[in-house]
Order: sequence, then C-alpha cells, then structure tokens
Amino acid sequence: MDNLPSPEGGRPLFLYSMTTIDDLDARLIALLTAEPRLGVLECSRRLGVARGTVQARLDRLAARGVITGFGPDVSPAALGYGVTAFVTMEIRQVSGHDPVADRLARIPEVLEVHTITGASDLLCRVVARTNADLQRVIDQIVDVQGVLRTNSIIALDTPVPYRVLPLVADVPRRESRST
Amino acid sequence: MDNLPSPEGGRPLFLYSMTTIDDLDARLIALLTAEPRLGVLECSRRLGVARGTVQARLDRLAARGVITGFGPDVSPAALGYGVTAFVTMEIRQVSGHDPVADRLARIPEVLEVHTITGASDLLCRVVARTNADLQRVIDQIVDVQGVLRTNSIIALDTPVPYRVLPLVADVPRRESRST
DNA sequence: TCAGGGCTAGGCAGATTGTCCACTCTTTCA
DNA sequence: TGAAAGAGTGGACAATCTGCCTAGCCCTGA
Repeated sequence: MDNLPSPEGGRPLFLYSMTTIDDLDARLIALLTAEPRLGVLECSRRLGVARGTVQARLDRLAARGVITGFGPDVSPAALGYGVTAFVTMEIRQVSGHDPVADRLARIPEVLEVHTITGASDLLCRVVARTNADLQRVIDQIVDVQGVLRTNSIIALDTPVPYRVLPLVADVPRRESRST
Repeated sequence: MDNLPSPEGGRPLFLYSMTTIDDLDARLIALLTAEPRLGVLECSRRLGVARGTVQARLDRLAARGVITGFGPDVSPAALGYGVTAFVTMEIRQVSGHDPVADRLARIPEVLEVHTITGASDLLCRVVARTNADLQRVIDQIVDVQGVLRTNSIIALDTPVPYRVLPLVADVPRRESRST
C-alpha cells in the first residue's frame, strides 16, 4: 500500500509520469464514486466501452496507485464519535518525529497524523464522543512521551466533506486514444 | 447521502442510539477494510456465519449510516498532487460561513472545509502539484469573496494516514447475541 | 405465553466474473 | 517504410455470486 508504487519490475514512476489520466479514466472514477456498487460489466455499459477495457483500466489505475482501494467508508459520527478536532503539537525534536507518531497511532481516536511546517511539529485529526470525551483523548495525547505542548481546534461543522472527485475531473488529461 | 439518516419511516436516530456496534459488525468492517473486494458470500465464510446474516448486517450498517459507501479511494499524490497543506482563514463574518464555503467548494484542489473554533474561522485541506502550484491554489482561496486572511501549513509527511479501523475495533460494543 | 427480531440453512434463476481468444487500429521506433 | 507494441473490441466459456425466498430455531420483552 505504498503511495507511489512502481509497476512490477519497472523503474520507479516519476511524478510527472503519474499525472497521466485519461478522460475515460476520469469518467470511470466518477462513475464508481457515484455508484460504488457497480460491477465491471455495468460500468462498461454506462461508459459505452467493452468490458475488457474497463477491467484493464481498473487494473492499471490500481497498479499505478491512483485507486488505492475500495474500502468501506465508515462514519465516525455514526459510531457515536460526533466531535472532530485538529490537534497541533510541539514535540521533543531530539529523537525525530517518528517515535511520537508511532505512539499516537496507538490511540484509536487519532485518525490521521501529519508532520507539518510552522510553529508546531505535528498536526493530527482526532474524534471523540463528546467535548468531555475529547478532553480524555487529548489527555492521552499529552501523555505520549515526547509531546511537549498541544493546541486543539474543534471542527464545528464540515461544509465540504472530504472529496476528490472535482480534482479527478480537473486533472490535466492525457489525450484519449479513441473518439 | 445524509450523514445521519433515519430508518425509513422511523423516528430520527439519536446520538446515543448510534453507538451500537456488534462484535460481528466490527469484524465485518475490519474484514472489508482489509479486503474490500470480497463478496458477501466470501465474507460469510470468513466470519463463520450465514450469508444472509452478512447481507443483513451490511444492509443495517448502511441504513444506520455507519457505512456510507464503498467508493474508490483515489490518491491525489498518484494524480500528481503530491503537496498537501492545511489552510486556516479568517473570513468576513457578516454573511456567515456558508457563502464562503460554497465558493471554496468550487476549487477542485480544496478537498475538505471545516468551520472551526479558535482564532481562525475555517480550516481547509488543499492539495497542489508543487509548492509553486500551492501558491496558485492559495491565491484562488484568497480571491474568494469574504476571505480576509489565510495561513498555510504544509504537511511534510503523513506518518499516520487517515484510518478508522482502530476506532471501529474500539467502539463500545453491544453484546453479541450468539456465542 | 405470544410476537418480533435475528440467525441458520437451503434452494432457485439470472447475472457477473475471470479468463481466454482473434482481430483491428494507432503509435512508436529502428 | 515496415515491424512491434499497446489498446480496444466482440465474443465465448465455466465457475461463481447475487438477489430473493422459505422455514425453522432461539431469545427477549411485553
């Protein structure tokens, strides 16, 4: 599940070589995003191409790492974790970022960790059941060895939930062969 | 695709009623996360339950909004958008947050927008092809009517990519009936 | 004690999948 | 200029899975 896989046995892909997305690729991704349960056959019908083509495209998109999976999208809110917060933190730099990140990763409520530029060193996204519960989670974070100071920002609302579709539709395209 | 759908015709679900996740539910989600392409039949084999049970569980999880979909996970990095940044911004409060969010949503590189507590009003996650390209995206954000000031933080690395699995495994469980 | 919900086990027809193949067209490159 | 490689098409195959249904069993709550 590397981010930038190279084709089996081939030389590594360079950044500029990954931007190649076909118009058909984009339509396929858009279609699957809209109706994820569609099978290959149904996709081929909707897109007006042969089934083998869709199959090949999907294989290639997966091989290139453009599509990393089809995992079920789980809503933390539906599980009772209705509070989302972003926590930035300063850490003891001596040992680098990783040991801290490893320990943060052991906290289930920590959904995501980034090392960042700026005054802080790490940014992580956490969820909690309530604001009081958020305190508990933050306490766990503060308890992590190497964490010096934290700063929490609560997400009150999410007017634009995570999405990639507009980006896919906007990617500079490779020329489609047919048409 | 609402976040908190209520069962057809029923009264709306309340927060405390959504926390009910079975051990079997958790195992099912974990299984599907690990191997999303599995069919219902294969899942039932792996979990050691009847096919109809898996089918019913999936239906219920989807109906409750726990599983919101099975969309393809697209990697912006693989599309050439290797730079991720978090942009906080202050906005003109008079007209509320929404108009600004709407305009931000029109920028494909804006993947996510939250209204937040603290000194800033909005936090959004953006991607760009390069640091120079990030400047272009930020310019677009600044150009949005109502945006007064922005502050950008670049994500250098992501030691813990977005994940929900540990949370699912950790959710306070309803007692499983069988076993 | 009854009703309802959930699980198991089985059956059925229809649809889909993975995997072949042969053929065509276009681009690339020696 | 000609050959090779890459991509798409259309078709075919067996194996499998899906959606849907039935019936019985068990447990819980009213």
